[in-house]
Amino acid sequence: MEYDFRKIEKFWQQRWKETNAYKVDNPAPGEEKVKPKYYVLDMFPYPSGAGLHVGHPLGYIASDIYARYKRLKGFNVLHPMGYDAFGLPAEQYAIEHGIHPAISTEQNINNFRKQLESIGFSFDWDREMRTSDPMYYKWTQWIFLQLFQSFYNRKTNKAELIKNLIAVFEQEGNVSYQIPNSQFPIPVFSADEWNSFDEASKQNILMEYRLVYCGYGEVNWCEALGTVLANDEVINGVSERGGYPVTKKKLRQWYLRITEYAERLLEGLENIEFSEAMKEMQSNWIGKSTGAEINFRISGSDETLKVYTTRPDTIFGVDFMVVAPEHEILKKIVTEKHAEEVAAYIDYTKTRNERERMAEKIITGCFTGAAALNPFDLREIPVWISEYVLAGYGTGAIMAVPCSDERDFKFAKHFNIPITNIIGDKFNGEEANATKDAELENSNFLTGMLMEDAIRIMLKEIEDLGIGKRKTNYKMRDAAFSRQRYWGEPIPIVWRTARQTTENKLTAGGNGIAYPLDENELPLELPYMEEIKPAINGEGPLSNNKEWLYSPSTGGSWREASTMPGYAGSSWYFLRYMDPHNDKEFCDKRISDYWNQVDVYVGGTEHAVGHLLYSRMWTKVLYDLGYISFDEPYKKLVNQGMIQGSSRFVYRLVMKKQEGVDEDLKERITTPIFFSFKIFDKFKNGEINDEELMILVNENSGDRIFDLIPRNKVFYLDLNPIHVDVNIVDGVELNIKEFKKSKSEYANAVFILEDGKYICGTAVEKMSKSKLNTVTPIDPANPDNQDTIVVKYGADTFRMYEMFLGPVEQSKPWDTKGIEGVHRFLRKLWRLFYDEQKNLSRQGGSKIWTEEKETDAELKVLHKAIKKIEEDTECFSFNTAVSAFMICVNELTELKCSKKEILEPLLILLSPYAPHIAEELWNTLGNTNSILDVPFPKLNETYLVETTKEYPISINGRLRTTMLVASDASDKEIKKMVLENDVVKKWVNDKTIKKFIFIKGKMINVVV
RNA sequence: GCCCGGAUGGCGGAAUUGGUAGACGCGUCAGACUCAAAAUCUGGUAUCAGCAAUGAUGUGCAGGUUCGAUUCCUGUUCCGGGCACCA
Repeated sequence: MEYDFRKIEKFWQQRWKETNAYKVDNPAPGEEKVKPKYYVLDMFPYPSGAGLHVGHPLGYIASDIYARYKRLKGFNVLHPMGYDAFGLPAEQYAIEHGIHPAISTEQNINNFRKQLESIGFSFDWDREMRTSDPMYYKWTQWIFLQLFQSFYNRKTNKAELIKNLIAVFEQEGNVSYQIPNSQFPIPVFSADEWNSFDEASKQNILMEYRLVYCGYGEVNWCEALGTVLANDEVINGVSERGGYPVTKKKLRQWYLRITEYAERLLEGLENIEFSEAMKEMQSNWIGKSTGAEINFRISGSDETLKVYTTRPDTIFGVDFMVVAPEHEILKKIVTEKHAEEVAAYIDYTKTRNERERMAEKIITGCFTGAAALNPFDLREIPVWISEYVLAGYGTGAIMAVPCSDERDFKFAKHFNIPITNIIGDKFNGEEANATKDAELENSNFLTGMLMEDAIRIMLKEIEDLGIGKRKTNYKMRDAAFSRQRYWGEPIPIVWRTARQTTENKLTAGGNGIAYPLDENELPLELPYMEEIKPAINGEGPLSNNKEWLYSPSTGGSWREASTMPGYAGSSWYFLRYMDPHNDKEFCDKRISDYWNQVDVYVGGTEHAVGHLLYSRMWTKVLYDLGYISFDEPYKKLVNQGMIQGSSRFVYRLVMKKQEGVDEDLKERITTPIFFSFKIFDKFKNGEINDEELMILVNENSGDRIFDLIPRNKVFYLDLNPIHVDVNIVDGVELNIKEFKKSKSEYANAVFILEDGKYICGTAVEKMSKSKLNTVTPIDPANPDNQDTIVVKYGADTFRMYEMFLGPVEQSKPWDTKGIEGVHRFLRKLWRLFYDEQKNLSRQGGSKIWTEEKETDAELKVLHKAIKKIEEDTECFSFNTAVSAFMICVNELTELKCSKKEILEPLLILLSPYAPHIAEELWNTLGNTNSILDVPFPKLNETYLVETTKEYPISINGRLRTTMLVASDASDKEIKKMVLENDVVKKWVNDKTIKKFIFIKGKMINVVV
């Protein structure tokens, strides 16, 4: 009987569904200790319209294998799947095509689900959830309220309820709980002051403490998308999604006060298993630096300029100061003489957006006329302005030490500011040297000291003299938490008009006070809107919906119209899977205590600084507030590599005109003409010219297409590479028939071949629809399409092939050329059970497996496989495990072993990788239970003991021969044997033996 | 510019703490079966020289440490990823 994978896979998928084979139960109260838990999680997908391509399942297959493996190992395994269903693309699609996001998202999810099911994943679909479901985002909003009603207590180092803070304010003001953002106009107040503040002022002050807060600040504004983006959503000055320009804009926005967690997010990295690369990306993003804030008095003024530096040891090398163009002090210190110039410079910097600054890297600046006094020797130091100093970092001002900082050096050179050298010959006058190892010169009382030591001494000195203090800074900023979009979670906030008071000018919202909705008003549902378009003033589409906006009309109140960002729902979803149907809480604490942290989290590196940081922070907040018992969500992270697309190109003949030519050249070449790759290559390298191209065309087409082309050098020929759908290319050979069908224009195209074939060019690129290089494992619209991999080879083959491709973490271009080998392996396995030639009934006489007693040789093959596959699966080395399966089946075939006692454990080993065939053959062997829940085979090392070993014998480290040695031979016997060996004798000749190296179990080396 | 990661046959990739480089698969060549094809099976396949035994070379490049280096050290080139005026 032959291996009919389609029938088998369909059958078992249906059976598993009927028997709820993948349903995972939460333990009943008191039963938590019965079975150990294991939580395997995939990063849930954004259900895009393009559906699943072969890159998506890579991580899902890896995690599925691991989950199934852990299940066999006796764990109660949670392995859920869901959808990150809110987001920009669905909304963009709605604007462009008029299809409501709820509808397109639903369709996309259905497609994803169908595709995922056909690959045979062990997801518990009862726990499926989507972030756009009101029953889910009810709790996202609920967590928002917790964040809103909490502050970070720097004394206890955790989040606490804001009402506790209010109680403190009423008793003692904020002397011991200072405002995190020092720019707030009322930095310190007493209890009496607090109690005398009006409601608006109180709320404004509290807003400065809340973990989500509304602020008025510079944000990344994307005009094309009509929304604000978080820092990590902006790549090189353009939006991550869509690549539109991003500018800085001052807007009212909600923020997540993640900066308060900077230190804990950094420390937490030490206790979780993330790759070093991933940890480093996170710690770079957090960007901790330690140093000091130092106050410089301004000469002839009461003002002081506070700077931040990590190198207080270089203070005698300060040649000038630089402040950011936005710095407040400028108003007070700029001299009359320079006022005009400074104003002009500030205006200039306002016209420059982020992108220009990044791209141009030109040195600009302006002298203020003011001078600061070095606090140690009272030397006068000129104060400059430059855009290279950022207002948002440190104090927005620096002390410039050109001999040890490259940017300061360039600035000094550009403006001819004299440079003081404090590091002697370590400074060559050509470039700055940021060393810490130099011995200080020209440095007053620090002269002769090592810089490294001077840093410590200066930190102490600065604090002792009261001219500054130690300071730790972080690059990370608070994350923008509102989006002016429709398709997201509504923010559960109502604004109420504030009485106009003196303090009210501090109001972030301009003319309102933000009040949270009551818990029992959740979910605040996203209203259905027929037309989705941005409102004026940068407000989101929801503010067009007046009915909704003013709906709980208690007079002068209106709803917050922006929605939450994409990362809101994904920040806590791993918790919801634990208790997905709970309508009383986001997750029962008893249940989250049981499932606890995600043991293995599988996903791509692209979320290194976004999603992973945010969800780590949310977890810490929920932990601080006592809702869960762990403060890191993911114990171990496995990053799957990206599967890149392998693009194919055809080269179309086009005519181009020389620059400056006005003549119209439309319709000169009406017939599409395509050249095979080799000809394109030669043409590109100048080995073939225009004329020869034309000859080729005329020879091949029969038509005289080129008669019309004037050869007056005004026009010239070129070959344009055009992406061609990889699915109609076999390797590199174009399927011309299919290609002609792909576009009506191509129906009568001419092809200039090489060796009778049309060969395409290739490139490895990101897999994307526009590059026509996406390959789907299964087409949801046409599930019987023979050209898709799952239909052609089966899900089991597909799963094993994706694993066989190489290490999971590694990125690699998609290529189907090896898939036959994996498929052959499964057939070969099948043939250990059935004679494929005899096509009898399923229970019939074609079966060849037996119940004979196994031999030692067979046991050795089996146990070798158990050892290798268990080890490899445990450490995610799935590619080598697949190869171990192949070796095992090859060896059993060679031994003609079809014995149940050997094959049965092998099937268990295989079931995580190829569950369908394993379950089928398990059933074939007469088992009535499912293979999903049987115990993993136990390794018995005694079968692996070798009585002899073939040792490599080297002379002077060069391999010359090998020798079979009994495992129990003594060193002396071995030496004798080796030296008597003919090959060894030949190489030793009459030389004396200097050394005899014998490493047991490894090798033998004779040194002469 | 800075910080990570990588480079192994025609291809994807294997190689415990330094110990037989190239497992496994693809491709390819030869053969068996077949009227033929498919499927399957057998054998070869790093490079060079040789009929062969065998020898030489070989893990990006140049050195070094070692009895022995894909593995460790120094320098260097190329590729991939991250960050990018963070004082």
